[in-house]
Amino acid sequence: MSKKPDRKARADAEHNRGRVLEVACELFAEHGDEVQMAEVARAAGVGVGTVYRHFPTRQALIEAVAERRFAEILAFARAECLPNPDTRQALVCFLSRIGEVHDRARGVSSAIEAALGSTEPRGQVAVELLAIGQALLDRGLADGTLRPDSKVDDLYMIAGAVAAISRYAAGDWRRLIDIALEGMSPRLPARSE
Amino acid sequence: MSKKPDRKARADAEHNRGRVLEVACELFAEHGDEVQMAEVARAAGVGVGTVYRHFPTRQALIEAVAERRFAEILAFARAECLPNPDTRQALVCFLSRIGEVHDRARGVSSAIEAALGSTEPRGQVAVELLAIGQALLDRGLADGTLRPDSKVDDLYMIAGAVAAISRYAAGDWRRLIDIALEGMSPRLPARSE
DNA sequence: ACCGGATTCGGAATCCGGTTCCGTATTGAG
DNA sequence: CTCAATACGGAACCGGATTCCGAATCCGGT
Repeated sequence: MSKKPDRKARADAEHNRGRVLEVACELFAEHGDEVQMAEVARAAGVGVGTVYRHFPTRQALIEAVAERRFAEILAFARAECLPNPDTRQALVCFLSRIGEVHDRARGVSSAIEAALGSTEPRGQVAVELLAIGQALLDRGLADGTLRPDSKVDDLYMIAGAVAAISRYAAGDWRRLIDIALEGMSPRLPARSE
Repeated sequence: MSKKPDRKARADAEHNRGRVLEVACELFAEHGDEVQMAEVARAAGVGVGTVYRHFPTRQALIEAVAERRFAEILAFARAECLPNPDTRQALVCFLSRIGEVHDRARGVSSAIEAALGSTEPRGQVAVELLAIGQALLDRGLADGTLRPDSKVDDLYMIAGAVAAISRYAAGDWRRLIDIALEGMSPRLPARSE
């Protein structure tokens, strides 16, 4: 259970896996998720059997591709968002990236979306992403960018909403980000009415 | 092209169509969209061919069911939301209904969602629904419940987001409605920072 | 009430795409 | 170089949507 019996997979096998994943990323980004397993196999220059060896299921393949996108977002967040001293801008930047990634890569949307929407992410990368969300949230609470009752779940729910919306009207998610962040801001003075 | 040559469909045919749609509504509501055409046919007491006569495609059947849900929402909106003098409450009530309808009927979510998310709705009912959104929006602008730059599209985008989110975490959409409406409210005084 | 063409029905056959299976080819340690 | 282990390719299999067509049913006219 706790060992790693899968030591040293055969070298070329590993290479093939990479190639399949690579090709799948491109195809999904290009043609959405109507791409079929046989096409991926052909494009990667392997047989379907090989695709299935590395990704036991179509769904698994999609998730692997999604994991890639997460990684992109993660890298971007670290490089561009966290460093931004303006927390609001950092949040906008973070959420916008999610929308942008979806504007390309329509196909993997559902997978990414599902992962973002739930609070129980599977992959390693997703966990790190969650950590970044937490960091931004903490900053926002500390510097008053976010209202005191804000929760990470809120942030990820919004991320999920952005991802979902991007499927129907590319670009509209910018408006959603604006509204949502506005909604998470504290009312500066007390309300009068 | 512009005539209605399909006058007077045979009486029982119309009856069957209704029955199939009826049964499909229940099955989808109960078991989500993994219900298969043959099941619908069996449950309706007809052959698959008959189902396909009335709904040329699985997708078409789903959309027909979705149309039903729209109608429900429409009726509810007219009866419960519009009469509410508090515009904010009326909006909450309206959006909440969308979330609730999705909490049941998981299966048709994607269809409803797509229709809500886009600004180009197909069905008659969807158009009427859009009108209601417009009415609520106008009220909100007039009485200051909504910030002046609010647009119907915003409202429907939020509705779409509610629908989408409800697929992952039942109930969380309440929080989204709160945040979104807060975000669409005018800042009472000018911002200071 | 009865007839005949139009329309609808039922469900077997077909098509499609994901998934499985297994004989063959490749890898790499000894 | 040899052999066991591992990976490969792609034909076969399967489930589920969709199509097809002879049989059954409707309905206006007689």
